[in-house]
Amino acid sequence: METLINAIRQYIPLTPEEIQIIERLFQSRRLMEGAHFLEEGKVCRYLGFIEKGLIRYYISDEGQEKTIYFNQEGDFICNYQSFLPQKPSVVAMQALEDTELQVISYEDLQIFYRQVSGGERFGRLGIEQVFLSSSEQVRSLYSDPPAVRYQHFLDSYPKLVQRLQQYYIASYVGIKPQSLSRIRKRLTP
Amino acid sequence: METLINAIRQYIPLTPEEIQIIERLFQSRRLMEGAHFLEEGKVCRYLGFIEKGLIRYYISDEGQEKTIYFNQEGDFICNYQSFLPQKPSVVAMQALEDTELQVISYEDLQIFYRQVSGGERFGRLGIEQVFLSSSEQVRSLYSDPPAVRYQHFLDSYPKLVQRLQQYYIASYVGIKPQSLSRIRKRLTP
DNA sequence: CGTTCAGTTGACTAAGGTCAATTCCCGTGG
DNA sequence: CCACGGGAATTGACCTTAGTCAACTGAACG
Repeated sequence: METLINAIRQYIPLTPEEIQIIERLFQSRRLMEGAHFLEEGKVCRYLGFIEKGLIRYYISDEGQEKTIYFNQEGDFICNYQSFLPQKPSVVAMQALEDTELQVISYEDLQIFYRQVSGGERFGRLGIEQVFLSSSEQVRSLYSDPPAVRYQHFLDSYPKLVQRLQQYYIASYVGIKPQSLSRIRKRLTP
Repeated sequence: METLINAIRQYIPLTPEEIQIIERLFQSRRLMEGAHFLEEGKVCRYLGFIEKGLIRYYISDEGQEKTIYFNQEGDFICNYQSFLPQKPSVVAMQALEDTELQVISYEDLQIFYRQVSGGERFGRLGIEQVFLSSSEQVRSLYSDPPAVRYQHFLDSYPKLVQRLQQYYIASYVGIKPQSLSRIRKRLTP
């Protein structure tokens, strides 16, 4: 809970009363490895904050799962495409490790926006950051060949790479595990 | 200017005084066909609203331009990756037709956020919409083969397609003009 | 040990890229 | 009104790269 408060304080100041409001609105949640934060076809009802653990976002495509994103400790997680309009999700979210979260429901988040003085501002600043990351992903998908995308991922998230199976990374890079394997061989002579 | 006010009113109510504030903060701007709203390497200093015309976003990649997005009448335009942190842009923005805009500087937007009562909320809701669109683009880049991406684009923006050269669309789809040409032949037997 | 699953490797296929020639379209000027 | 010029689009031949299918290796774990 304290890490959550600190994360919010990165964006806006909080009074002791507001901290109490936050403590009431958020609730703890735990996910076992393999459990889902959000299943395909369900509505994303919660915004989460990861205190510990690792979540992947994936889409199922003709039997194949494509992992499109990861979040870890200190990240807010949400499938906004389902959460914002409150409609069924095409993206699933699954814990790759035992994961501890603080979550807030869609309705309570609206209360947060109203009752915390910088609430709307926090919402704006937070989604701005998420959007920047998404924009970079789009740029890279257009510009960078798989080998470069893989190298970028290694460089950007060296710690995270240690915790991921290679086929998740292949999927994120946009290729099959076999292809990543061959690319890795080419990269290390 | 009225279309801008209406666009903002889609998100938040505005008092007459706030409308005056907005009229002071925004300024008209005109771009000839081919002119740039933002050049590569420059800092994006303005958020814009298109009253008339058409803008493409592109990145230059070893001499090749890759068009990654379009905006038209009624859209807000901005390269947030440059605008938010106020750092040099890798993405350029160019008018494909003579274009009329209302623009607001980064500094004046901060004033807008403070002086208009729903300002922060507008900022949040606006970027939420942009982010949804970006997320859908990511999903499609991972899941959909070029032919499907092309068909989706035709279905989603039939009017826009009329105004675009095919090689811009090819680029958006993520392939070369020659490949799009062959895909089109396959699609219409 | 044997089972299981991730990762690697090989042979082959599929699909987009490249290069180059040709056709189409459209506006301009004789 | 027609001919020409230039950029866009198409087409063909060939290349490059990832996908597919399948076999094999290797490490983890009971």
